[in-house]
Amino acid sequence: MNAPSRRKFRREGEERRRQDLIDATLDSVAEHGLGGATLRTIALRAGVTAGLIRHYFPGKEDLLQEAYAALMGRMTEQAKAALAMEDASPRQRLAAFVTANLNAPIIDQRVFSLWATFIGRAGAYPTLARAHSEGYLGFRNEVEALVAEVLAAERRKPDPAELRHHAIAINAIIDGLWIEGCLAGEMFSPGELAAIGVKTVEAELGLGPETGGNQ
Amino acid sequence: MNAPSRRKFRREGEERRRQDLIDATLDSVAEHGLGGATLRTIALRAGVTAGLIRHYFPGKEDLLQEAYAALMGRMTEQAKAALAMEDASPRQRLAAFVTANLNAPIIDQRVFSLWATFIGRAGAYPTLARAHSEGYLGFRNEVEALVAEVLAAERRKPDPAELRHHAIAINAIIDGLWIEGCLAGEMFSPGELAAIGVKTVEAELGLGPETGGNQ
DNA sequence: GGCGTTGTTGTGCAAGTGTATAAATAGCCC
DNA sequence: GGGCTATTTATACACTTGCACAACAACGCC
Repeated sequence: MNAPSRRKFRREGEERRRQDLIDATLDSVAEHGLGGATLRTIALRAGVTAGLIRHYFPGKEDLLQEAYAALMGRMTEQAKAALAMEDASPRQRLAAFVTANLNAPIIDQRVFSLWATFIGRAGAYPTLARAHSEGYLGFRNEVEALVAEVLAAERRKPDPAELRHHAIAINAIIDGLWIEGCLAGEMFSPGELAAIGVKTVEAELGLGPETGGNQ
Repeated sequence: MNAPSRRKFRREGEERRRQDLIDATLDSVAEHGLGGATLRTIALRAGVTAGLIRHYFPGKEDLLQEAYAALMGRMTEQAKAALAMEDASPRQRLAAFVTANLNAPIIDQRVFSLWATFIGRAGAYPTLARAHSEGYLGFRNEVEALVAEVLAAERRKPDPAELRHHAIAINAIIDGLWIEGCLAGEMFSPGELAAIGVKTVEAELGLGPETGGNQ
């Protein structure tokens, strides 16, 4: 008989399906690149058939767009989570922030691949460039605020330009070390990048070696 | 009549054709991404027909591989060219090196797009990851040598681990600022990134403000 | 000048692409 | 339990892709 049996399926909630499809998209892009992430590949990974995608997204372009937005959202969310620590000296919080950004899960080859793949198209898609700028500025402002606290605690009164330069530099230090950690993590011993990051950032701010402190 | 006239063509030297095809490939990748760079697009840009590519490269994969190698070659060549300055103090040479790496033509959106697009696939193609590591290490070794000279001139005797950390940090500073300059150059005033870079690098090395000097 | 070599063109093809749409069925309401 | 509806499958289609190959013509050699 071989009745042309159709595949069984379950109806999922809309939000759940969209998330699954976006996750499958990011997985596919990370694995096969932007060009290699086909609707069929994505659908397969999400456990549905390709046609379904059209039911949730007007076209492939839109799916990729939303996937990128989701990626950026998670990245900034994680980065900001590293700022949480409440009761600690500004200097300790800064060190903790740098350290968090230079260890798993932020140091992660898959996320880096995704970031590079998407940002590589920023030249052609101003949308991506703008998304980057916004994320970057958000991150930098957080850094700047933290730097202001640190310097205030040291009784120093930096002018705005100085503050801005510090934030730009610290951001660059974190970004540069992040890239190396993601691309060639095995080249560094565990914690080495974070240690270098903290030391470099403190040097940039002109903080002397940690005094036994104010406890 | 309309004789099915064939297109006129010229026979080019092998090396010339290969270079043209590689350049056309890089242009196509920069413009359309890895997936959008089709053999026909590349051939069009190179001023030949698609079939010819097969005469010079076994397959598309090989062409892309060679194009990436060419890109890396040019990047490291440019970066090292910034080290040329012969008669100058080590500290001045370091500053010149940093400055050169944070201005055109090294700060360039097209080159950045290419770099990001290719490196985004490093997770899947170990060849790319290895090429990056080699380029990175080469660059870092240059930095390390320069740092050694600078510190020697300051009569400081750093141990190897210290030297290594300085090189990693300085490399990260340059990379991080390079990315921002390429992605959002209009966010910074001309020369600002270079100025920040030099200042941050000198802080990292613990160099005091420039003394009137030894002249 | 003719001729052979081979760089170059043009066409063909199977596989895979995104999109459109019809058919089916899972799950909710009564 | 029996329909209703909208999620999901499945198929079709026009198009593009990388690659193969046969025909052609530019150029060096005699």
